[in-house]
Amino acid sequence: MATNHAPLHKVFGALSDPTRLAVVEQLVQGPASVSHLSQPFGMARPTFLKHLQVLENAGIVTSEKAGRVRTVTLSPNALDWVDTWVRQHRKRWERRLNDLGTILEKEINR
Amino acid sequence: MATNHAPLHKVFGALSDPTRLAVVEQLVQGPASVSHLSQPFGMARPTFLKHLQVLENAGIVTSEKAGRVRTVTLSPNALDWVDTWVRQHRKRWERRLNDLGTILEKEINR
DNA sequence: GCATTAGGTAGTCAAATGGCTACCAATCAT
DNA sequence: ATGATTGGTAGCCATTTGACTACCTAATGC
Repeated sequence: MATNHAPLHKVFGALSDPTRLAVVEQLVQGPASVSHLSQPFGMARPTFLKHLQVLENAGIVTSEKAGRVRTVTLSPNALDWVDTWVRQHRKRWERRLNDLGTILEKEINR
Repeated sequence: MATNHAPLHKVFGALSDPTRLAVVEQLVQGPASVSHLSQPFGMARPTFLKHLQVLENAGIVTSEKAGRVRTVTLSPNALDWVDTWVRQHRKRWERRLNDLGTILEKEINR
């Protein structure tokens, strides 16, 4: 664990584009070649390649080339970070809301 | 539940900037005025306001103005979406990795 | 009632983003 | 050996983004 993370905002940035989000969707079903991944998007290769670079750059994806085929894989702990952050903040915020609720109740029943 | 969500990529987009991320960090500790929020960032007002708009636009934050003060609040279920998405994908991917692991073991012990 | 404070508009600008075409390079199949 | 396939570069372009200054408006405090 504790792999070198891209800063969180960069990870979010990588996920902030529909194409890239869809690529991740696809990749949870297993690794795939660049051309296979790019198929569903009617998009010039270079454009698609840039999207992949963004994902890789954010640590969400890794890739390896064998022969002329590059295979792209979801990084094992790619989403852990995001998960951790989100859950922490959700939790803190919900707790706060609860506390407020309690306070209000007391106030009302006073 | 099932509030009108901004599309997920938009939510991610809103979280893809350090300033905005920091604002969310701050807001889990409770609602705050615009000026109070903006304090830590040495940033012109209009710039900061735009960041807030992005957050609001993505449904992460709401705000109300009373008198001359606008109070910004984290939306109750702001992060639920993100959480759901992330966990789902993490889970699917991890399961897949496990399955692969099992397959490899079998292969090795064959 | 006048100055201060909190928020907000309008308009400008540089850099980043997301897209394209044109072309190149390596590998695989025949 | 050569043609098709896969990936990749270089360079261009429009739009969006994140920042700024200058200015305006409406509440508040005294």
